[in-house]
Amino acid sequence: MSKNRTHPTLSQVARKAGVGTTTVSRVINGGDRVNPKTLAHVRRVIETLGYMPNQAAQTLKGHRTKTIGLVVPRIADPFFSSCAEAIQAIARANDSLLIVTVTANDPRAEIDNLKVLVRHRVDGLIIVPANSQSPALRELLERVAIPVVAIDRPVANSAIAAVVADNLKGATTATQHLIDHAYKRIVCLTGESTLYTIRERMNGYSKAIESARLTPIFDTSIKDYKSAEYAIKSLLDGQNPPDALFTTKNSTTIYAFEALQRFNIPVPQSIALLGFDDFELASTVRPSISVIQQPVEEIGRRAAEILFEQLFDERKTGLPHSSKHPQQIRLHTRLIQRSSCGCTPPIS
Amino acid sequence: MSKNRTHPTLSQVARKAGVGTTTVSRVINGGDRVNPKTLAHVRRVIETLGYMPNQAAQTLKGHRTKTIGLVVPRIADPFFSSCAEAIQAIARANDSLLIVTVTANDPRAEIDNLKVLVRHRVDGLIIVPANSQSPALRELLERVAIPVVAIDRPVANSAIAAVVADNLKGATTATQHLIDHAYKRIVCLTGESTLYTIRERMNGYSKAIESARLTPIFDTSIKDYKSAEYAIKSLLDGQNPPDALFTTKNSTTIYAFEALQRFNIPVPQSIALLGFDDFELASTVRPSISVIQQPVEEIGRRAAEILFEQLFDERKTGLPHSSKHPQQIRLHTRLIQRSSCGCTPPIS
DNA sequence: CTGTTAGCGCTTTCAC
DNA sequence: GTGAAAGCGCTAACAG
Repeated sequence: MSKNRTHPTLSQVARKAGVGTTTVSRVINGGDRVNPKTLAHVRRVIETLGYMPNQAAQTLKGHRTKTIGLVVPRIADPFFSSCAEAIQAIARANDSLLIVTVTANDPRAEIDNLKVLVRHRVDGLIIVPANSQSPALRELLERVAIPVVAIDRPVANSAIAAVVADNLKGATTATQHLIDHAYKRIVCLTGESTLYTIRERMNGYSKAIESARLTPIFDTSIKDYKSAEYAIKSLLDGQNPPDALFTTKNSTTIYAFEALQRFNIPVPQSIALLGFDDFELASTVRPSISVIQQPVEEIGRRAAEILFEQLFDERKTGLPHSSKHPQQIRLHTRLIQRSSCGCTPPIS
Repeated sequence: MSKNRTHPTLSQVARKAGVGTTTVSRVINGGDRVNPKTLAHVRRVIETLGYMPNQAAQTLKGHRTKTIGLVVPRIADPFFSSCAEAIQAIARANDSLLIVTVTANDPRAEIDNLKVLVRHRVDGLIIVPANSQSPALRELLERVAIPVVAIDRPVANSAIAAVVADNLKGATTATQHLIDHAYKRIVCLTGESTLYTIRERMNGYSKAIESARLTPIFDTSIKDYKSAEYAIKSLLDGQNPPDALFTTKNSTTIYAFEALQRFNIPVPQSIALLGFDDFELASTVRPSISVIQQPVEEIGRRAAEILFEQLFDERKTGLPHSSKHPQQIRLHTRLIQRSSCGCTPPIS
């Protein structure tokens, strides 16, 4: 069995190569100021020993772990996993590893995770705040000597950079689009109305509705298929049933679609549907579903880029980084016109 | 600005508390064998200083980083992100962090990532081998003193534990189900036929087809929607068009479904469809799509459990862990009968 | 119960 | 070009 119980160390390499530890250190750090012959020799020894520098030891001296932490509500959510993938790519390009932790939107879990990440001395943090308002979060983040950037939701009352989608404008566009289709009774369907993103989207809806002098109608009871079915049935059975639905998130859109399908309500003929956030089969179902698309990867990418910029500045100046970015970056959303809003005649 | 440039250290705590470093060390490690009064006092100092132990330093002594590495082809793939989430949960329960890296199925990237993870001295590794056969991978893994478990695909010719779905049996079940429906010309549609999982599924298909004395028909050209459309058109236009399609992976299933929909071919009346691997809207589209479902979370969970068991054994015995698990765990798949195979009369 | 001390594996002056 | 030696922040004997 060639499985060693312990990793070879730098000084073992030095001994076996018959050189000092300094030399080996130089070799593994690029090999400058080392005699080419020595260099080659040491490299050979490193190779045969299978030596790999211990990051912990390097960290203890150099003060960088080459890791960044990502704190998200869930990994198995297309939005966050896409962000994560984009972030991971930037991290690797910056010679760093990505540590992922999940909060399930629980502020306690969030604080816990952050503390662990701080103990690990991650160089930076990208976080989807479980609760944008939490003072505990803000406090911890500001106290700790680690650059942070928030994504999807900002951290209220803080100087923490944030990269988010322009939820308000996206929702306004969506609603306006429905209005342009001449729908008059447009209902906003949603759940989790305490989340920053959802609130923004609700505001965007209100804004468009009001400036068109229509009546805003909210149903914030959607938490699963059952509740969607119930809500839609109630709406439809009521007097003045809606002629269009604006759903503020992925799952709500899908539940609504399923309920409509279940009731055999022709979409968009009897009622139109437009959702916030795109999803994989939105164009495959019939009718295909019109949505507001967020630049998911870009959110992740931009956040990571900003983070590494901060890290870089800091390393250069030794100072906490003078923010040259606007504190909050709002990325544009896009209206994807498919059939459910009435744009394209439903196929098949 | 309360943002300190540097984290407080244990000895700073000791000094400020007027005690020795040992005492502080004991306090942060549970506080055994320390006077309750001292304990409380030190804790207070820790609190006011916002002290958090430096993991790197602890690692350098204790020899554990409390991190595990996950190496996957992609994060933004429902299968892997679900695995990742399950793994992350187990990791956190074991006081460990999850580092995620992605290979895009590129063996070079895989080796690179592994090397970085080894430098970081992750305690253990969970990996989806880019190439099950790669000797370089096997070598590196066996040489390094780190417990590993493979998921989704095994590492050929090695003692490395693997947790996979029973692809062969799943595909056999799927195909047999189609056969039971009395379909006679069942085509197996696929792409990436070099991947372990795909090959197994193809084998499972062959097995069922052959034992029913039917003719196996493969089309391994599916790489995107276009190729699926082309393949299906060719098949349909040929003499003896198929009456059922078995697709070996998610994306293929979807492409096939879309092509069929595009051509207005009634499913399952004209041709049945059964896919390997479930996906989010499989029950929402019309007809709903029958699939073989893999126990995704369980794959991740089991792998993580096995890994931590190994780690635990190792820590206790100091030995490389005597495998008490079968080298390869094949988890059962499940046939989900929906409409596309002909089981349920298509709704609406 | 508590402090002293010697490293863990590496980087980094500072001489040679 | 190269090496000796002093730590980085922490733990773990070993004394008291």
